Amino acid sequence: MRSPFQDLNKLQINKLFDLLNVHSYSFKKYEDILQTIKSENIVCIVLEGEAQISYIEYNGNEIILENLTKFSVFGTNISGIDNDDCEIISKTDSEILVINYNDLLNPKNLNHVYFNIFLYNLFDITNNKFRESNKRIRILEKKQIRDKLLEYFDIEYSENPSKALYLPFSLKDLADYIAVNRSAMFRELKHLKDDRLIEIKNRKITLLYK
Amino acid sequence: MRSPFQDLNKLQINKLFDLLNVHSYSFKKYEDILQTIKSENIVCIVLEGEAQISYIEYNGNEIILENLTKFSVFGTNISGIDNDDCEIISKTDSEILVINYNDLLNPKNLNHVYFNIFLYNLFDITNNKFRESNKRIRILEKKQIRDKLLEYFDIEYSENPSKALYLPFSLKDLADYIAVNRSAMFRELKHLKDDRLIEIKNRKITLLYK
DNA sequence: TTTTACAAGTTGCACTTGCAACTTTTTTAT
DNA sequence: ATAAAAAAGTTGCAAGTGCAACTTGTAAAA
Repeated sequence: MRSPFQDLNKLQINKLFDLLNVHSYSFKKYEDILQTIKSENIVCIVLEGEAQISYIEYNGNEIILENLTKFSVFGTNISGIDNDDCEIISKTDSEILVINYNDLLNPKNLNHVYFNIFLYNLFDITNNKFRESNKRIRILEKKQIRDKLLEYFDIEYSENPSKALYLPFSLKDLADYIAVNRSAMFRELKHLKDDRLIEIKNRKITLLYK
Repeated sequence: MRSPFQDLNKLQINKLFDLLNVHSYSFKKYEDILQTIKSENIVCIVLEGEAQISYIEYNGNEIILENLTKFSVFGTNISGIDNDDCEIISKTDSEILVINYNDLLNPKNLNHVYFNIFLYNLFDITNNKFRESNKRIRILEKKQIRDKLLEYFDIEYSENPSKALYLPFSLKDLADYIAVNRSAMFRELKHLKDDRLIEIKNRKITLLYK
């Protein structure tokens, strides 16, 4: 993933911050970021440290929406923090930059090279995030766990055409990603195994039908 | 939704087309657009006419992904046409502009005002589309139809806080949007009605619990 | 090493959902 | 105005899924 400041030098970055009337906030480990920065329509960038966007379902379940690291971009338009009951917790000491979306979309900015470079970086970043969203929707649209799994495998395969698929996360997290119950998913993985469509060993899934 | 050409005059638009090495294609009613324009990584704009992005599930179900009208923006990064089995059908005679994404992300473009304005428009358009995607994900993540419906109502309510909610589409389309079986959804709407949480009359849903 | 925590694997059961096959109502086209 | 098509409304049933409550395995902390 591109950095929002790619191809910008320190001087340009400072000019950019002036132009966009940005605010920077410091947070301690475990501090709630959103509480401080919450505002109508914002774009944020992690300048230092790490954080996590999550929310608590009415039943007490915690859903992790996104892990943020240095130069991660998030915000009301750019990620799922339009949800009222979501929170952003600083995982380490951190520094977060906040830009007002309407300040960003001020036509006067276009007179400045450094702004145009910045916008261009943001454009690529959001496009990539958007593509990830659409990928997930294609999975979530499927009505049955089996179809969700097969769709997930297909998408991974189309990005890396190998029979061997290494999960980038735990099975528990896969269940969250495809939004189904963990044991129900596991049962379905077993059925796929029984039908000789896949083999599964730790985080390596072999697609026998490819 | 913003037009990708907002704040650009005809001369600037022509210069932009030269700069980005765009190609424009004409289609007759019912013609398959994707077949012609398909390429690795593209951004497309409807210049004239209407079209529809859809795909056929393995079971024969047709899923409509998006309806395109004049100045709609779509593409591999910008919408769900990374799916191999999807098709784009021209609903009227139409004209489609195709831009190579890598041509778009050529740093040399940044020297031209008209390009920067264009990028700025695209940025806003994709952000809005991205936000819509995330909205839908929040619904699809819910495991039960009842919860999906309540999430849908909540989101609509947060955008327009009125007890009266007017569906922008048919119940059938709502079922597709929240990705559940139509009759099962209807059954659940009836349960919500029985529980006196909602009233429903044609496309008007009254949220009694708000 | 031992303890503790968390992920993986397993199962029964109740409930939810998808699906097929209808009827009825509404909308669109001739 | 009539016919045709599409959407809305209804129901029974089989299959799928969520959930709770476990056991087993594995990795991290004391």
